[in-house]
Amino acid sequence: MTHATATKNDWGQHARDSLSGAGHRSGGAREAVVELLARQSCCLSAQEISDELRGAGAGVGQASVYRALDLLHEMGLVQRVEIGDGGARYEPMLPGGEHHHHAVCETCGRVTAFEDEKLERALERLSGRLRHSMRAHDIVIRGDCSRCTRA
Amino acid sequence: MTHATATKNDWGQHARDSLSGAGHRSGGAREAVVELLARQSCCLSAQEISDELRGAGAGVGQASVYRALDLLHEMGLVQRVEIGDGGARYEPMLPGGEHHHHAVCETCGRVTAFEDEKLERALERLSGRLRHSMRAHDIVIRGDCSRCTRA
DNA sequence: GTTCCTGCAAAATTTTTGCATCAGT
DNA sequence: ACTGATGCAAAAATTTTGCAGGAAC
Repeated sequence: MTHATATKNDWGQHARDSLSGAGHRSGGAREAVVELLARQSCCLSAQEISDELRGAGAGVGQASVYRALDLLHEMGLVQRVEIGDGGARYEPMLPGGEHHHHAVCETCGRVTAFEDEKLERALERLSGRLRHSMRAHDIVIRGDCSRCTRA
Repeated sequence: MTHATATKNDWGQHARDSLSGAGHRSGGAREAVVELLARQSCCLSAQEISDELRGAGAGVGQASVYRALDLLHEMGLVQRVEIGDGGARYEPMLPGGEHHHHAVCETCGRVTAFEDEKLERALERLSGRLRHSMRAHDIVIRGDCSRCTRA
């Protein structure tokens, strides 16, 4: 079992624990959304989640997907990411605080995840001098991916 | 005349020059959008722009606002900012490259602009090692503003 | 048994498109 | 005059809400 897999499994369990701990019942739709998110490494749109669940035979309504994502977001279990295509995307927020950011290709639309230690440190330092708490932060870089730059 | 004002005026002129240089005609709606943006220091939503122009007596259609913003964005004259409320916001992109980022209060919704030299430097260094060009970047911080933290 | 969860459908938002008309070059 | 720009209205896409039935506790 790789480290990444362990972390992802942790998230699914962490999410379920948080939900039941907060007094939420375990229903089929939300369970399916958590399970799907737990298997992802990067962000998914509500539409993608809905389509995926529908394709898998689970009769999950769109409204339930949005309601599940709203609740997970309120509880700090998922991060909402807006990459500029007019729709929101969601990804698991790992309990350990480790996270990545996103580079969006303006030509092909592909989203690439990246991490940068120096960026995180700059943000932490910034957070000290800013008169604003920092519960979460998003960084989105826009440009062309390596494939489209070459073309 | 302050430095900031000079920069803002520069933007309006820069935008008009770029537009006419690219062969675009000068119509009333786009002109009004450019003029309004040139007077702003931070981001405005399409709705806010439309309402403002309508209030000022200019008979500017919503579609024209969206078309003007699309064009300005394509030409790199405005930056599209998504702060998580489901709608896009737009702000002038200054020719000098100077820019700020946004902190959004999760309690009252207010948007505060901030700048950070170290953050910019970390991004520039990152841009070198990333296999992705960086035409623009957004950073959004979410938390509570000083007013809401105190409350 | 009570209360929350869910799916469906309708509504509300935000953005895009079609088209006839007007205006800039 | 030619062609792009604009306003209006309709359409499309995305997200939220109302409600009745079902499931978890």
